[in-house]
Amino acid sequence: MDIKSIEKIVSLSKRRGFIFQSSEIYGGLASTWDYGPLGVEMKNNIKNLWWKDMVTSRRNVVGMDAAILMHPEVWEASGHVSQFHDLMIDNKLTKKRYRLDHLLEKQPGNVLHKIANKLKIKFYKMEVHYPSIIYSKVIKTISESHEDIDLNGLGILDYYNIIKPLEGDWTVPRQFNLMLKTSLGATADSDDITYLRPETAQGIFVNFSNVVTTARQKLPFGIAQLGKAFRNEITTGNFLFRTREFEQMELEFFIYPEDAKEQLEYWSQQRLEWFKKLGVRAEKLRLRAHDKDELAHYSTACYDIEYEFPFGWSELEGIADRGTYDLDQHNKHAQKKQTYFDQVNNQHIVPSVIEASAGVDRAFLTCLVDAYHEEEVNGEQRIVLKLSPKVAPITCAVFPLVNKDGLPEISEKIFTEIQTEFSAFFDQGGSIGRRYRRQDEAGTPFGITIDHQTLEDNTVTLRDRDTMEQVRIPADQTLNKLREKIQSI
RNA sequence: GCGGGUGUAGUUCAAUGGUAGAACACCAGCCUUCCAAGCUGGAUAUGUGAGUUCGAUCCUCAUCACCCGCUCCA
Repeated sequence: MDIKSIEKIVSLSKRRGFIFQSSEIYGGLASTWDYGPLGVEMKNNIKNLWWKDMVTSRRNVVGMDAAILMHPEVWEASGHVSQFHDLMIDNKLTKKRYRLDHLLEKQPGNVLHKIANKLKIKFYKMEVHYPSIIYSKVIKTISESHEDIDLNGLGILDYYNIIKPLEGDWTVPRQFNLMLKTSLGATADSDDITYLRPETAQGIFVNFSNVVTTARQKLPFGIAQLGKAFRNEITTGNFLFRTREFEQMELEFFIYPEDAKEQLEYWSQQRLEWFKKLGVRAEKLRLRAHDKDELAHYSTACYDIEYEFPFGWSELEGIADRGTYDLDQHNKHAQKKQTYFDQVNNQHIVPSVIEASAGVDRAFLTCLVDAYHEEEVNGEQRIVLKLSPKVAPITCAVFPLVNKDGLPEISEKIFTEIQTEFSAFFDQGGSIGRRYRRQDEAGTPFGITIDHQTLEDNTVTLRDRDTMEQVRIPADQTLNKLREKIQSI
């Protein structure tokens, strides 16, 4: 795939009705996209496949669907209110942007000393970790006093890709709150501030006890949820890849803490396999363990499932060992016990959690990118989405070869029958080749064509999208054949 | 947010300081042929807002959006 391929995907998405830009007639809204008629079918297919694989087919996982709006204290407890404030600082000379905490980690002692002096941090405890103390102080100053802090002239070095570190011309550190605020109630008082959830996970954690007492599950067991989440990403982009509103598929799997390592491995493999089951090419997928310094504040170990997009290897899903962090936090903040009674050892414990958190929109984009092919057929270019029949928005298209001799009537009948079970599309317009091509672009794996031979022996042709080969089958067997084909995948 | 690029029809492109043209796609009709290629007709565009100008799609500014990079994450 060449460098322009994302643009080709965007163009195809619009042309065929997968994805439209949000509020397009008003000039669009940054990084928000709407799913069109084909897009919503495919997205639903992906979500259903996840739900089936993670919930319905497992006896130790249950589902739930929490509200997007939650009590603001949920986010105090989860750490999102304080921790989601990453400070950014730009080097105007090299045009590079850094997270301030990452940059501070790389500074030599004498520079840290100068910064500490400037911020009036005392240097008396030798064992403390100065970068984090400095970082906290900067956050405190900015958020409480709303003062800008000028870090120029202290010799802070720019380390990005530079062998000999340079001093920078730095912007003031800026704060980004990644949660979207909203206000509840018709009169917008400041007391009514709440947040659109930045992850679905907390909806699961705050319901942990409810589920334990109602679902009759024993450790280890999981709670899964699918839903929208919102983040004020600093930089959005790459089409659907990073958006402010997105949809998550999350599993929180509660375990005995000592099983964490084993369970993390298990779920990482399970989730990798799931993406393969979507039809994504295995060689474009990989499982990557996080380095220590990549880990989120709640996590002690983490794997990413990554896909090789035209813009590079990027994360589709994170499988993380969150330990007991979340339940501990809610224990503390809500002052309500978030524990599990372990009958084997006759004691209350706080279970550890393995989280598998995937982005629906990213899975969708992966399917689209992975399926996109340009081929040459008889000297003409063919664009075809080689989507798995399980995710393709239209499973089967039905065509009367010509628009007379009763062929449309027979076709309609077959179409109606297929429609009872599969997503189908009826097309009687234009040459048959043109109609096949249209469906190729939509990723429709099968096509049924009713021709003159149908009138003689009641057979129709079944066309395969990828090979373009056709076989004749009895007209009354179309539904069975489709079932067979799909089940064999 | 910073730097670079881009914005004309559904898509891909063209053109011009004097109000826009093509290809493909789309719609209707004709034709009836198994892989986008026939015939006739049709609808559709200068992202938005200011400024300069007699006149702006073109020049200037702002803004919005998209793409690439920094950064972040599902």
